[in-house]
Amino acid sequence: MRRAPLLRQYFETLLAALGPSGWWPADSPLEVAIGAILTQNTAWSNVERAIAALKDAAVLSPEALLALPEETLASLIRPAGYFRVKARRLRHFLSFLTAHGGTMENLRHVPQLRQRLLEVPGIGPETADSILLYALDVPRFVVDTYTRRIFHRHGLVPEDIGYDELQAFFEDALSPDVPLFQEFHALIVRTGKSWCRPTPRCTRCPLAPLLPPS
DNA sequence: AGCCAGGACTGAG
DNA sequence: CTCAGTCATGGC
Repeated sequence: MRRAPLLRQYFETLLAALGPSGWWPADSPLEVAIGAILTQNTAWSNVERAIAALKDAAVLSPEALLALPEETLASLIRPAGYFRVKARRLRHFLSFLTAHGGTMENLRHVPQLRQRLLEVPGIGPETADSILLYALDVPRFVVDTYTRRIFHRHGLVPEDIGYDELQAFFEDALSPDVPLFQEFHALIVRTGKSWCRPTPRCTRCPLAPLLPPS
């Protein structure tokens, strides 16, 4: 089954309906990585407050963040929720970053970077791929709850499909294309937020015309 | 008042 | 290995 044309139809439909997303919403690659950790199972509006607090405290650099006591860092990111675990996860990532040159740019030269990121405590597949795609322009397709929910409701994947399998569903069909991957995931999340909630309200979803007959 | 959010990890069986 | 429990704030 050739799913490339189908997936491109989903992409074009969403892009036409919603317009370009301009993702990831961040001012720097480091901010992308921080946001990727902070947004784990958390509304982005809460992440914005946390990042704003880091900016107000003028600690939005690897050195400054690592210099903070973990407890202080936790209090700064408090609005993002799970602030104690996330403070630890940020420190784990920042230690990793420091060990590999101290800048996001230097991460590009790390061999097997995805596997190395997955070894960092608190960085799972979605967080790793978000960093790769949006901070480092590596063409990995980011999948999340919305991706699974939307494409399951359209009958294209099983509800319990695993991360790697769902990612392969997209990467096997689409040739590696950073701008496409970036925009596609962004559109999926925006669609999920508005229409593909746990209790569906699909009437005005732009993807409704593509739904299979139920 | 609940339910939910752009996950990841842990312990139990 | 699967799976319920844990982490936590803020918006609706």
